Amino acid sequence: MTRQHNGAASHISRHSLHDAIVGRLRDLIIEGELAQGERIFEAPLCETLGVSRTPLREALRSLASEGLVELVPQRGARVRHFSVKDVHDMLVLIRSLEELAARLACESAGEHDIAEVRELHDRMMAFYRDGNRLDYYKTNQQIHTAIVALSDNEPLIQTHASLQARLKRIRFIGHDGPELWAAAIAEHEAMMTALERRDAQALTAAIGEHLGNAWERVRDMV
Amino acid sequence: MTRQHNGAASHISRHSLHDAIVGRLRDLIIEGELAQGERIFEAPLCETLGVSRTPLREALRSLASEGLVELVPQRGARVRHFSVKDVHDMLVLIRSLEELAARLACESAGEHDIAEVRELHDRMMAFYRDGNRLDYYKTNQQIHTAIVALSDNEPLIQTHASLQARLKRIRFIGHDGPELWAAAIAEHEAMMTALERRDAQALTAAIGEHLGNAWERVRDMV
DNA sequence: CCAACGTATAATGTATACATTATGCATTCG
DNA sequence: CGAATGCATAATGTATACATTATACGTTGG
Repeated sequence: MTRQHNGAASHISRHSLHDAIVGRLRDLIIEGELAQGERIFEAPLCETLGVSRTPLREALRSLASEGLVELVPQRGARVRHFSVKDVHDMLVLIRSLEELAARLACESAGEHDIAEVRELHDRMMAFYRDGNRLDYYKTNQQIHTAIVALSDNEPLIQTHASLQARLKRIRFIGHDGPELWAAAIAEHEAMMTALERRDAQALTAAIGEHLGNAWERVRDMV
Repeated sequence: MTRQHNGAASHISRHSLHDAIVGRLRDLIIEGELAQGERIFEAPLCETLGVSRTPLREALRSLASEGLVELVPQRGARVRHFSVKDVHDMLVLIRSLEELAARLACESAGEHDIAEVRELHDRMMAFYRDGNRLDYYKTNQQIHTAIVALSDNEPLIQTHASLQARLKRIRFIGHDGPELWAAAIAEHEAMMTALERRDAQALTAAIGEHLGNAWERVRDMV
């Protein structure tokens, strides 16, 4: 008989246990179930996740490289604690990365790709009008990721994603007041029109301002 | 009374086997002993390094997160292969990172720190005059790392280090002709004077040009 | 002769057992 | 009574054994 997975891509993800654990732990950290600075004991977590220590430890190594976990030799793992300065520095870096991505995107992005970002933007606006905070937030993140993806620069995309992941937890907590929320919407509008005109100068400025303000939005939550 | 590990750093590195393996493998890859795209079999490597599979596998996870190793589920590890585009994209990103670092460094770096970079620069010049290629190259790298360190932005420093590590192998192969070598020296001179004048504009421009040219220097070696 | 299947082998993935190191508590000495 | 020390406990680090999956090769049927 033919193998279970034939030509048509049925299920690509031959669910790797490693990735599953990494994903699960990442969620636990982002949702705050594992608090900042909290010690991570292997044995109880193994019990909870139903896996043995070996794959769990490998997952912790991965998360440590991602910067979400701190691994001290002979002293185990901790959920990494981010200081106010850490968050600020990450935002400064992300801003620079997205500005670079903006320049590259205006050069290399195809019409179709830009249209997809527009679609995300419109969807986000709909969530905004409906007052759907969670989906608004998620789509917002997706837009930033999508613009970076337009740069067609894999190392840049990876680096950005890693930093974005570290900040997710902070942003998850941050419940911006409605006034800041509205400002962010306006900034996104500016980004969108600049992108569609492929105006690198304007797009870079818009993203720069947007992420500069992002610091104001989250600085009090850290 | 006073803790055993007081201000003076006695012996920080309680030599972690993990870090030792990671370092060793990194060297093997950089020096080309493990070729690009080459399959990494765990068992023989364990024999060679004299360790068991467990810590070796954890080390491979770390290197995978660093981007030096490619890990495919159920199909093992490979030394990651970098295409011409990959190298180009990494240089574009590194350039942007160092430009950012340059701006931050001009704001926050102390006189003493800048003096240390000057010292590195002078030492590099000495190696250049002596025709000591290897130490010249190493010191060159150290200068770039040192300037980024002046930014006082930990995420930036980490990101830069990771990318720098991935490129080390390429640069290790690249034996620039003397004419390009001389040009690099001149560019470094410009960087140094700009840094000492804390002229962010000039430093950014110098670094940008330097890394733009870096692409020309390595593009044929990939 | 070619193609497809099945089996043997070897590699990776996971679990468990063992070794080493850190940590907390009780005890004892100053 | 306080501080230091030693032991018990528990955690991490490492090795090994077992399970699963991929791969290569020989075989067989068309």
